[in-house]
Amino acid sequence: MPARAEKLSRTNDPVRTMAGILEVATAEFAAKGLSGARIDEIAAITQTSKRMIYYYFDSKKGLYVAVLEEAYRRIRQIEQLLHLEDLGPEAALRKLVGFTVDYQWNNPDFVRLVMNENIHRGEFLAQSKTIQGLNIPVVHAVQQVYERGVEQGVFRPNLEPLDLHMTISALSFFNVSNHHTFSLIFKHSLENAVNFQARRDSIVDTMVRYVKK
Amino acid sequence: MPARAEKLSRTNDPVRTMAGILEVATAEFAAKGLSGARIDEIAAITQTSKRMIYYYFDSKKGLYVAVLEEAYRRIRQIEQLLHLEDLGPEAALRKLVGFTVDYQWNNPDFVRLVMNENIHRGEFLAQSKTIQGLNIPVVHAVQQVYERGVEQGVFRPNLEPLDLHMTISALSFFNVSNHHTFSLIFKHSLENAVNFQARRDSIVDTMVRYVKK
DNA sequence: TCAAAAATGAACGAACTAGTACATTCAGTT
DNA sequence: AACTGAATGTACTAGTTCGTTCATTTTTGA
Repeated sequence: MPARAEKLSRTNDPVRTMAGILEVATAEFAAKGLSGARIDEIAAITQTSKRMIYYYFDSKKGLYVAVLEEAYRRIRQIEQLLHLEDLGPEAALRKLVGFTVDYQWNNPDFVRLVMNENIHRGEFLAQSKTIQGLNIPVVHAVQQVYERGVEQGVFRPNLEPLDLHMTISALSFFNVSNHHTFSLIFKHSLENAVNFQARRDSIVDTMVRYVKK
Repeated sequence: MPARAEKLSRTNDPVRTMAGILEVATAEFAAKGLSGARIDEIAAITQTSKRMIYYYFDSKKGLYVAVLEEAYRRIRQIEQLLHLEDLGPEAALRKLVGFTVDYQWNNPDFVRLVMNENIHRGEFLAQSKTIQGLNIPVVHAVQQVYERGVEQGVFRPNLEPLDLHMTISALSFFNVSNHHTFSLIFKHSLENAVNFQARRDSIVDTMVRYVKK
């Protein structure tokens, strides 16, 4: 079992190093929150050292903000993939809602980061100018679908797109955010595929029934 | 203004001491989470000392569990106040939902504790046998109202009470849990009374429209 | 009335943790 | 090939934080 002499050369690769740190840090902050996360632990899991974390991100909080920004960037980016224009209003709404439910369920790290940020009263999100611009598109998508539905006479008028978005978010978010307490108390877990599908259908129906005439 | 010699006698009052600790600890854990909270800080705010915290609650986690149990006990207790029997099904549902929205909004500490517990994957709630029994009544209330509505032909059949409860919880919870990030991103705060009322109405309508025939 | 049990106070210690000082190596330029 | 700034490794420090030790006071009950 010959030990390869791997340490002979160090290859500088800042981009990779930063990305690696961010990836590990995302998992750590999502798992334990800002105060629960340990810089030393992140450093240990990463290929690189604690020194590098401070070199690139200045402080624990700096790293946390970077993680938050990256997470928002990623989620908003993927939302672009939806093409709702070629569907009728109701079908588009169903697709939009279903997608949101699925997406949040499949990205618990993002949800957990947002939870954590709210525990900190949004003080770090407030620091990041970057994030705040990213979120208009989501409501825009809802608005497009809704207005089209109103024009075609299938949705009732005078609803607020932002209010619709809030309901969709709330229902999708809760599945993840309260998953543990809820399943413990009610012995009903969404990890069971049948339960998840039923819940998903219920959420979609809830939205459709709310906007339909 | 004569200073009363209050410290002459120390009056042992374990009940009061424990209650005082719990109250301060609740605020601290709700504000900063389990790992963010500081035992020394709690001790400083309390009339008593850190020694007492360990005397009565053994450990930081022990205190945290006690706080969690007390919070659940309190919230379930107050929910009993609702008398829905003397209302028609739709009115009863409206009252139930509206009450839940209001209650969670007015008890952000409870919501934040639950958030925190979910960040810890419910591991402490899992330890507490006490809490798990407390929560059946809530779903029961929903079930009563719903079944009455079905019998009277105003609600559609074949819905799951637990599913209804989940929707009500999700919509009420989100107002508090995501308040900070949401208001920052969308510049729309529920602390504005008009906005809150609109949101409340929207949630109530959402539920009613979902169950009505 | 007195001893045992319960409740309390002050100070300390051991482990942990964010952040730093300093030395070293790499990659590109001249 | 020498130089320079960017990138990285090692070892350390200053401060924090949970939990404990030991001594003291109050209450209770026989």
